[in-house]
Amino acid sequence: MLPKKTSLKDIAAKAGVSIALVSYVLNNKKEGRINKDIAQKIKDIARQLNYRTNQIAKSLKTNKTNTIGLIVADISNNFSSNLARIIEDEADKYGYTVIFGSSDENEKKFSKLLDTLLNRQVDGLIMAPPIHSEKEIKELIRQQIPFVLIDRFYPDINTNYVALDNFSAAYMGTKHLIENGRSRIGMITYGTSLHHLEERKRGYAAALKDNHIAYKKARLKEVDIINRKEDIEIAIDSLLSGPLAIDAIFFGSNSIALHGLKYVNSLDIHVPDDLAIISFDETEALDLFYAPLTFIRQPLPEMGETAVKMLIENIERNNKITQVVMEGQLIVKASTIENKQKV
Amino acid sequence: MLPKKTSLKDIAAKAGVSIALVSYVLNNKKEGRINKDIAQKIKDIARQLNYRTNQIAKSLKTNKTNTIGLIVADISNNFSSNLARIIEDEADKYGYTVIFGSSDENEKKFSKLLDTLLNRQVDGLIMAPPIHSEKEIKELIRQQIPFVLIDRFYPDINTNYVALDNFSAAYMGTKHLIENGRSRIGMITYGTSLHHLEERKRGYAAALKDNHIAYKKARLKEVDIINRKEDIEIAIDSLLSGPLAIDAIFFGSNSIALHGLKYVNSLDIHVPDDLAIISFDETEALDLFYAPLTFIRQPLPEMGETAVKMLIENIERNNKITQVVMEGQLIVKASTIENKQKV
DNA sequence: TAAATTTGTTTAAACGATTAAACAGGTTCA
DNA sequence: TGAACCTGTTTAATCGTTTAAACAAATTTA
Repeated sequence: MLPKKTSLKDIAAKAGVSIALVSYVLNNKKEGRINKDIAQKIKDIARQLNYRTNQIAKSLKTNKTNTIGLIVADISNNFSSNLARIIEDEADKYGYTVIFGSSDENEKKFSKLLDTLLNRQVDGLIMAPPIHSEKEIKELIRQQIPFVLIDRFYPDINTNYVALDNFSAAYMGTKHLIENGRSRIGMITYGTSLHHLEERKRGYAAALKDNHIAYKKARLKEVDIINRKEDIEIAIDSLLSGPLAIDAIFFGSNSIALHGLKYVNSLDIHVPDDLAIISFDETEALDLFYAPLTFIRQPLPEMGETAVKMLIENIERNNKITQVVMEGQLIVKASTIENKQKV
Repeated sequence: MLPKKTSLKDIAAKAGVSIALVSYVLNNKKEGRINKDIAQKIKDIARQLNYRTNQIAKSLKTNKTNTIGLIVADISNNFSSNLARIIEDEADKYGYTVIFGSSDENEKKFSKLLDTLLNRQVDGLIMAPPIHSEKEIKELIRQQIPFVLIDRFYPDINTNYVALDNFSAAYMGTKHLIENGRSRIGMITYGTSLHHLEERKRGYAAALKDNHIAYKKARLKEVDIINRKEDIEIAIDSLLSGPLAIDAIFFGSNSIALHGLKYVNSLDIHVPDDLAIISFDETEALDLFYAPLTFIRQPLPEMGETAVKMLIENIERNNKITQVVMEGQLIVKASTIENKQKV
């Protein structure tokens, strides 16, 4: 059995004062009014007994847990864990702790996770929700639970969010390929109706159109997130074969880029001569590829910090809705520029 | 202002029964004894009012939060986030939620984090503690707070832990290099007295000795974790120059490998012909290097699962101390085998 | 038919904190 | 000198649960 933890009661008993007084002293309330000797005595005893605030009791009384719930797609993914780290640090600045969970892009898991976090009375949530979770989101709104969506959002629901301008980012990336002499451009992305991925497709298509390149459906490959490894390989094979064979490819996310590059590595293809490659999201490791990857950088630190600030503003002050769209940054490296030296 | 959440009291009032009865019904206690109609009515009302258990209140009463505190070095690091994901999933199986924090290998941060988690009354902890945290660990023991160290441990303190057999792993890696014709083998690791890293150095030195290769101090480079990028580059330059120039290198962790490889990439060196490379820890992305990396795989899933199981066993049943050391696995790829085809 | 048991429900204390309000004793003011 | 004010502290309610114990009414037992 665990030894009982010391409570205000124990300190009060030992000091011969009331519980209330102990609470006032340890919280520095009623500053001027408390007898200095007694205050010191209480503090000494608290230290001596190794007193530690019971946040659970405090939370129950104050109806505030100083906890933020974070739901990402998969904490082991580079994108999510980088974001988690930023959110952790920023939350800490305001005295909040983070509880997290991974949804695996699965609406059921997401819903269950949300339930757990709400039962734990988190003060608010930062989430990258999967598809088909509109109902849950609307329910949060109805219950006036503070939350901020990050990375993605539902265009039909009026919520807080911090997201990338995915249309522009994809447009910019595609344009970059075109400007560097590519015209047979393929794209591989996940086959989901997630709005932010739809936007990337839209940006890709728009850039082609604006540059008078016909959009060919066969060049836009959608892979299943579960079977991604195989699907990506099949997609690449298909894109590289036949009369419509591509000369450039746009990977729709860091995980797609990772599997895609591995496969390209195994083929007898040279990047960027035979094939230019550009990707979404930063992963330092993508620099290890012999032709370091050109990619669209998402401003993760700003996104994470903004999300936390917005959420805490909502929790502590008002419930104003804010929607922030940030611009991606095109980082040009060797994978899209012929003859460019390794960076 | 947030709308008040529904409590047992609200349900009781609406159903015209006592709070206790509502609690019994919703927790399926006193199964046989409760009037079925009333039970159904209570459940209906609970659903209708969107009732959700207040875990905070429950925890206060039961003195159990069903929460595990997780302290890693840096959640944004691949190693940590992979572990976090495994721990998350395993904990969930037992009905536990995870609160996490990153220590940045900093004892002060670690201590503060520990404080926060304990204030929140976590039922137990899984931690990869930084150096100089013996005092904190001993204090946890004194207070009989269940915890399991992971990845590292203090040889002088008798605690639960799950760790790699770092000596054997480093020995095995070094031996592999030697067996493949290398004799001038360098190592780059962090300059800390963390026991698990000491073990790696020891394994490296032992393998050299057992194979009659003189251990040269100049070939073991220790870099500062803060300045690692620059330090690693300097170390590599130094290892590759002069009469003692190496023909193989052992990177002591995934982050060192990442920076190291990037730098090697920028030099006019061919791997494995000019230099064989082996590393600790798996990162899928290390496969993107033109000579996919030979590495020591840590059995992360087993480590994470074991740690969770041990911890929960401690929390729910006894306080037996268990120490688990797992063997690493040598995964041979192209970076150490001359003429080996890309994998 | 009185005692014992069962059934279904309520009462009430407790978990560990916070905090408004009350209070006793001393000072100050007019 | 009595009202008003300070000072330092305590009282007591409350947050939302859980759960042992009490209880009233119905049923069974002997």
